[in-house]
Amino acid sequence: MLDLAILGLLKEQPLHGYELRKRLGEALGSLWGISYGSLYPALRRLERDGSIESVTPGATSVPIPATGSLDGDLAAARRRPSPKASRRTRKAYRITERGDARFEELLLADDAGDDERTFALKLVLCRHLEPAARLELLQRRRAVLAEGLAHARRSGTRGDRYARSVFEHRTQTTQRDLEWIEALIAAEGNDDGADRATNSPGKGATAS
Amino acid sequence: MLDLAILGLLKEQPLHGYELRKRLGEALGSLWGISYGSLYPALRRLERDGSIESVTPGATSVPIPATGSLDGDLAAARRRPSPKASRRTRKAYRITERGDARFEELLLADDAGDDERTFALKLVLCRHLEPAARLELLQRRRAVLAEGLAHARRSGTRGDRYARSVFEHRTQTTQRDLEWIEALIAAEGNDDGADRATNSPGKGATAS
DNA sequence: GTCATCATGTAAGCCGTTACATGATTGC
DNA sequence: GCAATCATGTAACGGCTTACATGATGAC
Repeated sequence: MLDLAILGLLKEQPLHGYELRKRLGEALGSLWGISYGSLYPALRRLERDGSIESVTPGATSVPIPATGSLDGDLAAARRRPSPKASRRTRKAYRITERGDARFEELLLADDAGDDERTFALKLVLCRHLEPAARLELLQRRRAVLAEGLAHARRSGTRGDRYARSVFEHRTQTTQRDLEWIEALIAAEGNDDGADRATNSPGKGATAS
Repeated sequence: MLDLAILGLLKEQPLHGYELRKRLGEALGSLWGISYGSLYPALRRLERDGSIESVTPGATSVPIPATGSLDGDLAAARRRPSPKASRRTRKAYRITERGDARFEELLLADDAGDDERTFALKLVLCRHLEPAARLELLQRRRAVLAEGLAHARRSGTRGDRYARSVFEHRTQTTQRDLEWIEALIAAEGNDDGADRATNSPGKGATAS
């Protein structure tokens, strides 16, 4: 999950650890707060296996944002007149081709084991996928949710008042998640899938 | 979290590990599947610190359910005419007074760090709390959700179509969670716990 | 006797955390 | 010079998982 998030952000532009963490926090909000203790080791691991490479400052054509977003849409106004670009010790990373492959692999792998957070992250990053792959991601999620809902309906509401309330609320939430995904799927099938004339996606719905 | 779940189940009746796991799976459904690899060490740890104690089979007044629920509501009909009660190697555990204290402590501790799963578990088990403590649990959860919602509204919807969709869906879900909690609080019998002397003509303050 | 199920456990590892240590840069 | 922030890292640990090892019991 960490790897996926890192690669996803680096797909847009090279960043160094500190900045990476800030963006992660912004992108995922309350859903996820990563800590340096896992971020930096993860970066070194990714570099070691060739998914990312460090770009040495000064040698880059693309400027690496120095503390705060380079666009300056709000950060610049908030803090300083000019960032003055140069901190000696920073180490920025750029994604490699191998990293691209790894990213896609992670994005499409084992949907069944995904919790809510992981799926949210995938969805945030799924713009990098081709339409067909994106559709598959959504459909597999739909299958998981539908199965969960079916299972919930199968097993009756046991327990006391509170247990039942939790159970019902969970069921309703899953129901809404499902509707949400289905709306996304519907929005997906406009004009650039492969064959959508009569619906029927080739694979996926309830295979397993 | 595991400790809390174990103690919560043992509060109802003594159980052995295998059975405990099954019930955990039933109670939390898709929300949580515990594995033996964490369950058994947890049991020994809890025994070591005196929160639970093992009851040797044959010496108990309360019968320990042997494979499947003793009530037999569905399990008995599903499998066998009579369970025949006795498996030599089973080790059942009973909660102690110290365990009761630990249970309550866990149930009321640090709400801020709670994820959805943890809170769901707490709510399922909160019938064991006194009304006042239960109310406090709910109110603290309400505060957490309200804060999350406020934070979400403060930060604008950034990102592409998918990121925005995730963000909006999250926000709506949080909103509904909040409404749910507020309904539960209302059902608890009073509204804020502070001053309600001026209204509420007919109903009693305590309703559990 | 052998198979499915019940039952208990251990070992290794994953994925993240907190707490700590270190140092550069900039504003005052 | 000094504090705040930026920036990178390490060490120890937490809580859970998977995979593996072991064995009892009852049905057939």
